[in-house]
Amino acid sequence: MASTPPHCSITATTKRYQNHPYPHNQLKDHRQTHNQNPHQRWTSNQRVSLAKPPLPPSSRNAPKPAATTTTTTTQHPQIHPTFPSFQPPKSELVSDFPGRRSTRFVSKLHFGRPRTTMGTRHTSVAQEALQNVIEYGKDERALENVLLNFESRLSGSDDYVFLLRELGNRGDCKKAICCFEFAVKRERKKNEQGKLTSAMISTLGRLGKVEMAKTVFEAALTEGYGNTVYAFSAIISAYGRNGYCNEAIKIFYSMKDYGLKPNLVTYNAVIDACGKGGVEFKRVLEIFDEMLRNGMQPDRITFNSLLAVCSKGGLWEAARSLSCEMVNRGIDQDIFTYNTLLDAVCKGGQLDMAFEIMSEMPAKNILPNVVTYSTMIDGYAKAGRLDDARNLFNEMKFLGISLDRVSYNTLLSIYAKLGRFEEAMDVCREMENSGIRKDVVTYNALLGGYGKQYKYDVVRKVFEEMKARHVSPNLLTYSTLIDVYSKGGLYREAMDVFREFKKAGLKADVVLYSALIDALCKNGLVESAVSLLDEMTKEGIRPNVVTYNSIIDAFGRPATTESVVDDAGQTSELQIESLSSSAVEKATKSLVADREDSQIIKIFGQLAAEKAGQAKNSGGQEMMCILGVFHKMHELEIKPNVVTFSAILNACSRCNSFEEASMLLEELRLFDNQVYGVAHGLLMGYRENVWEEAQSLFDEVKLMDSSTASAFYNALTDMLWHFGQKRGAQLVVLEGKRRQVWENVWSESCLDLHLMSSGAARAMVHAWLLNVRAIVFEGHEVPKLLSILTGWGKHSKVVGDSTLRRAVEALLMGMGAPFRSAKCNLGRLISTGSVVASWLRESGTLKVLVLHDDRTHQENLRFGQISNLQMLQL
DNA sequence: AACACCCACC
Repeated sequence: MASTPPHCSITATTKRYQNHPYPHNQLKDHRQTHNQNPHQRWTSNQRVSLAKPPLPPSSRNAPKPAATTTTTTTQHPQIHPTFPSFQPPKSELVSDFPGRRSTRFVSKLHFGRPRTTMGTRHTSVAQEALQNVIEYGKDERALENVLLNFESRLSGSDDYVFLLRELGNRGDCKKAICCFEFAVKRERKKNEQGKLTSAMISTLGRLGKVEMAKTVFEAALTEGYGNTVYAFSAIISAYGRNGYCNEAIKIFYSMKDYGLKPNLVTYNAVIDACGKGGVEFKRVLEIFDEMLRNGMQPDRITFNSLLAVCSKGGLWEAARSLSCEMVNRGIDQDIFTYNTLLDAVCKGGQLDMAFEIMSEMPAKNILPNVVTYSTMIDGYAKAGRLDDARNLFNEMKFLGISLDRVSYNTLLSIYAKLGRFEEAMDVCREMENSGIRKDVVTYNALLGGYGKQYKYDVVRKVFEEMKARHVSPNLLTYSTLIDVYSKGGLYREAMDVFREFKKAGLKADVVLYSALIDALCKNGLVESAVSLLDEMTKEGIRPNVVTYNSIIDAFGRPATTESVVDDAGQTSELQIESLSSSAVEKATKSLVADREDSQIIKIFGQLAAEKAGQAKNSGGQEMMCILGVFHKMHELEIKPNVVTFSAILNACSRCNSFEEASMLLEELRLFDNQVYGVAHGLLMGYRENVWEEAQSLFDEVKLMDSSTASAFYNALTDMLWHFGQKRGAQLVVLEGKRRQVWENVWSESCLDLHLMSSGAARAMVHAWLLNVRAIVFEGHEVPKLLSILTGWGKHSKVVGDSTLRRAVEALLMGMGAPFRSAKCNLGRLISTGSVVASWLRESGTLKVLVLHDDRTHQENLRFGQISNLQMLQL
């Protein structure tokens, strides 16, 4: 039952992470984490099972919405993730949200919710002073005059704290600093100066002025009033909320050198900083343990912050344990607790459980709010369950919960990712109609969405609009642009964006480098990618598993020569031609002063040159290179995940020899014995012995999101098919089909292969045709029309260019199967039932349909016979 | 003096 989570104490959680149940299994959280120590999620057999289906919304003390929106929620996985009525018609949308303001503070600035100054101990004179400062304090002189006028009537540091906080809430950093300096200069008592300092640091932290906060903090230390636990807590928090987690931790540990003992707030601040910085849960628990050892009583905020750590890493089991522990300790849970817990459970992919938890909230007297709904809607959308997302959206509207900045951005990013730009624009319009301006998140989502659909003209326009409206691009903006441009082969644009990025004074991070490395890899330039990997390491940026996965996945990939058609109908080949070698040189020279820049600019130039048709290095060198990459990965202790394993298997499929593949499989063995055991066993034909192990592996893969899971099945099958283990490949795809890895692959009349790799698709074609044959031989009716869908290759960069289609066509032709391309749809191969039936009745057909392994072992004979028999009975 | 949801890389 969901109400009885597996571990109800912190110690149990800690222990689990030390002695996890699968010592040989290294299947890791496949999702990206942006931190330096990517979290691992040990998949577990101790999941909380959901015996009863989730409650429909009507059971949550909520008025029942229109009948059509309530009944189907979350009971079954969505087979066709469509969003048919998620977006109401424009007029309806507008009437649903007639310009209501969000109930939450709309953060147009870079700080979060403003600190409320209600209930502080300021006097009414302070109120008046504030008005005057705002109105007349135009410059430093004028401001000082205003303060001088009020000086005698303001009563002590409380009033000044109020002033600088209020000015901070208005985003007026300069005036706040002036007030602070004015007050500190006149204050004699050290502890009062300390109070002012803490308030100033905290305000600056909220404003994103972390450098200034640091300056104030250090000055206060030098002047002798800064060494208070309050000032330290404030600077830890300021660092934490601005992404300087390591600095926060450093300051925290330095406290004892100043003779200070962290208090509850300090611990809470550092744990919160860890959450924001993506520190591993295990490490944060060490801090938590220390806190307990020092006799501190953790409170609601401590637990909420710990929950946030879990949410970053999708550690839903640990999050549930924490929630239990709160109950055990008698700590009240609030809406923050629930929202953070829900986020952890959603990010852990347990949407049904999240829904159940949300359903229990009203009974606990905590009503879901706009954050709860955005969390769940985002969770459902990321899991591909768009109908469930839409149901919750409707429910939220029905309950009269207004959308806020984040929930608009959530919706927008769903549509932008799906390429449904009409609807995305409707969301934008509605957002602005309700008085919420598009912010950097909105623009980043739009840029990424349009970029991924190769709509570069729109990307350019959106980027211009963003700047015209004074929304400052951030690291994500540049990262997105560089990624989409360089993946699309628009290297000059990528280079321009990179220059602008440097001009903005931002520092490249692991994601930006990984995007560049991936672009190189996608173009077959593995060795350049490796040199950029070295470069980033030298810059002090630690690569993560994603960086390595890109490179491993690129092994043996030929340089792509296909061009990208953008929405203006121009191909990127034209772009590349226009980028003459002298232009590359010029660009390189202009930035030669900065080693890092010139390296990246050179890489862009190299990409362009490579596109022009240079040969890439020989395979032997590439193998040495890739083995070096594995070596570094071990050295840096980068933990592989399931995507790494898929990448290794894909690399094997591109090896020309068994020997080469063995070297890669050896690397797989070093990473994960179980995955290796299954892949190697099936490859060598030890089928019977490995199948049980394979089942437990598949159980774990099934816990991943659908595209990660299908990628693994695709990779494993391709590798087996490539090395002649076609029967083994077929067993894997049939297992995948049984487990619904590919949604809706198979019906009597239609085989949909569009999500499959070429090996998987071919193994599946054999199985499906054997199934049709069984229908024929049992004397049942065969559908009038049979079709095999391979897709148009819309996942490929060039519309209509589908390697999958070609592979399947060649396979069918080789077997003499009577399928032809449908005239109106290149991705569909069709035939009539009667023609296929008579072909299947031919004497030679069975022989070409039944697959065999090149390598089999005696022990498999019985197993093989049984399986073949089963095949015929399908 | 401290807490939740949205945007980038395989």
